[in-house]
Amino acid sequence: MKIEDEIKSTVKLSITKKVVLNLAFTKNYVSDKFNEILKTFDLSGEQYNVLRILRGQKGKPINMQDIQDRMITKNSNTTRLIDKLLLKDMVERNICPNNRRKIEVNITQKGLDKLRELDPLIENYEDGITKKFSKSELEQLNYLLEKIREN
Amino acid sequence: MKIEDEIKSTVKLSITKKVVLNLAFTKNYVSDKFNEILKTFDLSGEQYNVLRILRGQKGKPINMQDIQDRMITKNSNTTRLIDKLLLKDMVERNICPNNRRKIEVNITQKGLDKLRELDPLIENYEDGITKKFSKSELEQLNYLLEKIREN
DNA sequence: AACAAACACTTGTATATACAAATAAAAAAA
DNA sequence: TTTTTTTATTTGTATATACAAGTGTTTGTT
Repeated sequence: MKIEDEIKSTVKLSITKKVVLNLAFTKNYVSDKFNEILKTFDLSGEQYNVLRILRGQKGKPINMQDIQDRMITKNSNTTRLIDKLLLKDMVERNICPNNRRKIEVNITQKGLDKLRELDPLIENYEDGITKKFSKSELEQLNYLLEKIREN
Repeated sequence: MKIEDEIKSTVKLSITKKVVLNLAFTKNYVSDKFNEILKTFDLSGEQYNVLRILRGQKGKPINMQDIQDRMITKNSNTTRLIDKLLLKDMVERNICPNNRRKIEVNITQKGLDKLRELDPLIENYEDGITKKFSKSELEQLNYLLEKIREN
């Protein structure tokens, strides 16, 4: 559906405004569907993201700042996110022995198992989104999205 | 900057995953900049959006449900958003005389003035984002973003 | 008319986002 | 060594998002 119909705009929009609105609208569309899947696993989007970051560490612990830097939403509160994951026994949190200001976070086996269960569902959803595109369209979309962030 | 560098990914990502991440990342990038501008006017992004919807009504009142339907974020709480705008005297809220369940919302002159002040700043920012693209690239981006939402 | 169902909106609660301030440890400067 | 500055994280507060439950109004059914 065209963006002007989605928001039932009463005024004609410039292509620039349409792109900006479409970006937000499509992002919400995609993450709503994601959250639907994650909800059945009792995870929020950013919790899932943190778990994936931790898994990518392959056992090497990571501190709060480095998690923050890798997150999609730059202002989310890593402390409180990790708090939630701790309550679910999906991560471990220890004070770094070399630098007691730092915290070392690790994913637990339970966390890894949850991710492994989720992997095929996420993969399947992602493929569903993008299967309507050709490889070159995907490359083009990726290129254009990255280009927006250039300055 | 490439998405894999942005999130300092330790693993190679499929083009599908890159697109999905880039979508969220770029949307956040754009709305962060937007919020920066809006903040100096003491408005949140969705508050601004609601004001624009009301302006588009050209004096014709609109009820809560219809505002909700036009918003970018479908689950935001229109009641509380309008509450905030009421406190700032930027909207009026009245019970609909024909159907007392409904609420009629209107933008005030103060709200219109605020929008008029903001217009050039927003326009300028939006143009800054998209001036690096050709017209056909913008059309293509718009097309691809809309296509994601097809099913 | 009396009751149930549907509708429009509000309120409550949990989590997330945004950002400032506080705490505590380490490093640098005096 | 003491003080100051920087670094890493936590805590506090306001707003936003997500969603369920509640309130009052209107509509439909018996």
